[in-house]
Amino acid sequence: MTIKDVCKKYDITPDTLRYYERVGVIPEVNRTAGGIRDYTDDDLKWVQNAICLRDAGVPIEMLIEYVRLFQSGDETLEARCNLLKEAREEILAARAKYDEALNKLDYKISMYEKAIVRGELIWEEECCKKDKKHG
Amino acid sequence: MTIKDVCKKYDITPDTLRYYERVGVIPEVNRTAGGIRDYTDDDLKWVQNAICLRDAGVPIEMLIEYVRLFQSGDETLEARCNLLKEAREEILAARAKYDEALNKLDYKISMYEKAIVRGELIWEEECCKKDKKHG
DNA sequence: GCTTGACTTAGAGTTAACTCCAAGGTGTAT
DNA sequence: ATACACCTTGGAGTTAACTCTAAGTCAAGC
Repeated sequence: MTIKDVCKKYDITPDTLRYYERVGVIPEVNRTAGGIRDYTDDDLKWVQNAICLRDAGVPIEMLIEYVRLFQSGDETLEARCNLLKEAREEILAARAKYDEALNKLDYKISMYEKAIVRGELIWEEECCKKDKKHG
Repeated sequence: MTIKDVCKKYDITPDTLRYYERVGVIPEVNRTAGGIRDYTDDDLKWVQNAICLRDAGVPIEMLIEYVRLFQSGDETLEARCNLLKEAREEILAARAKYDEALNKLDYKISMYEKAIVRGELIWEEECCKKDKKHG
């Protein structure tokens, strides 16, 4: 599979793909005799993973470290597992922040929808109220 | 409330707070006679909001636009509401990506925990399997 | 009234993660 | 064999969002 095909498949630019390979976010990709990248299924899986984790805010450095450990063999199983757990915790924490922002936005939006009917917004800053469990 | 107090309260640096004010992420903050920032409760609410939405990945530019609209008065109620809805959609989309990554990580971690007992990882790249509803 | 520490500004510097560019090689269709 | 689209590399440039620096001002304690 050529770089262009991969780009189409995963909606990513060739520059980004080459960048990922250059810095080690994915291992070196298979080449044709002429030196043109020819992605194997395994290569694609690395690409897909990289994109998925990047989309969740996992930093490049962490992905590079994972690949580095992977290439060091089975001695690094625990280190890799710990890295994955660390990434997991960070994503969970970030998601909690997202939920908080969603709560706030939902409340603000509902205030705005009432305000639009009324023609004016009262207590705008009350829209900033903290999310609290209602019960 | 001094800038230092605000920084302590929201775990943010004075540089960031001043930066937010300078570029318009929050409206201009109240000052003492000597020109020192003295945050009112309203100022704090803007700060809190800015931090909350930034933590959810809402770009600076969007927050600036919101403040700009807010300062233009009630004619911009709908525009502001639409902006909030747009932010909401973006956060929802991002959160879906986070969930996808969490699924993948959970699967990989479970594979690794088995592998650690065994002493070797079999089918590493199978850990890259797509999340699919199991039913 | 002087020291000390926190505050002010404008503007320059940093960081992560791409993104672009120039100069040249590959490969397929005519 | 030549045009053409696409590929390669190394390295420079860009962007968002801070973060730091320098030079100076403010305010509380002695």
